[in-house]
Amino acid sequence: MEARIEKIKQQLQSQGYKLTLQREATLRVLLEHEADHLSAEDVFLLVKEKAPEIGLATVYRTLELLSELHVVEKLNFGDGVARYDLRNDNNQHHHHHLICIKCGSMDEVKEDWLLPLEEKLAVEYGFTVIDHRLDFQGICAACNKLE
Amino acid sequence: MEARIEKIKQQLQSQGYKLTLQREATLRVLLEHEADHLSAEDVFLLVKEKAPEIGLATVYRTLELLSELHVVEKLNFGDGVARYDLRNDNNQHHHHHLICIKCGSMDEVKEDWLLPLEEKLAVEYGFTVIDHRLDFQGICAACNKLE
DNA sequence: TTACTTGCAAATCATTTGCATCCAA
DNA sequence: TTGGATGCAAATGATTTGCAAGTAA
Repeated sequence: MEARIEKIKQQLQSQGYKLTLQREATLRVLLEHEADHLSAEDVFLLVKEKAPEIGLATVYRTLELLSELHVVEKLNFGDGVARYDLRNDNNQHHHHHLICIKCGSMDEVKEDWLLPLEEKLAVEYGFTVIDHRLDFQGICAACNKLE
Repeated sequence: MEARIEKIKQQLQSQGYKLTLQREATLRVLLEHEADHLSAEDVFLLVKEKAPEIGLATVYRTLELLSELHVVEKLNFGDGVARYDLRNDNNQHHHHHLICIKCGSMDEVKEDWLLPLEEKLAVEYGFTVIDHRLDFQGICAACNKLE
């Protein structure tokens, strides 16, 4: 945890940004909730527990900044709020989402199944893939059992 | 065109909805711009040319309704506006998006590359896929040439 | 006739911004 | 010391909603 924060601190400083108390508190919340897909509001409420003075605007600004630095990934599941996922150490994101339309649960496939497709795009379409996003909507294993 | 409208009319009526002038004008705009990814505002302006009395709220309500009926697909490319795509006749959508981060163009791959993955999900995860979404961000062929 | 629809304006809700003040490096 | 950062409140922009009046079936 400390190592990851240190690393991000250096990433910030190399671009002329500062690691403020608020930014560090926000990062810690993100690290502690790595499995979730928190909205800015969610992050705000959690950070408030440690740093009550923080403002919502700061959280938005921090998340936007971390997003530009590819520390977090900004996601949109179509429910009207942006959600933020911490990326792994390489700042890569190679997982896909399984969104259950019955219970609303969201699971992840932590593998990258798209490399062959990205290859195909390069060859057949001349398109260089930098990032991708793959979500599946359907019925999760638990809900399937309930039927 | 008429046939598709007739079909959608029946789909509406079978659920107790009416095909009003406004809804028909909206459908015609969507049909005429099938290749685009129009926002509600875009649709509103285009419909206004044929039916000047229409209100923006009606366009939103119509698009929402058509989305529930799976006539259109509501998309979100992360630019703060929802966009709407007409689905094909089976109400299936089997295409993927190529979004260029240089020029902002959006291309489509009109094939479904995910069937093998959906099979894998069913077997390995017990997850029944109903719908999916796949977008690639990267550099398009045209921008690649300019380099 | 009678639900379902509409247009309008007002309301919501997420996100952004201006600005005076603050603080990490 | 000083340019980037913050908190607050106000502004913005997309989308939704209440309501009286309109209309397709």
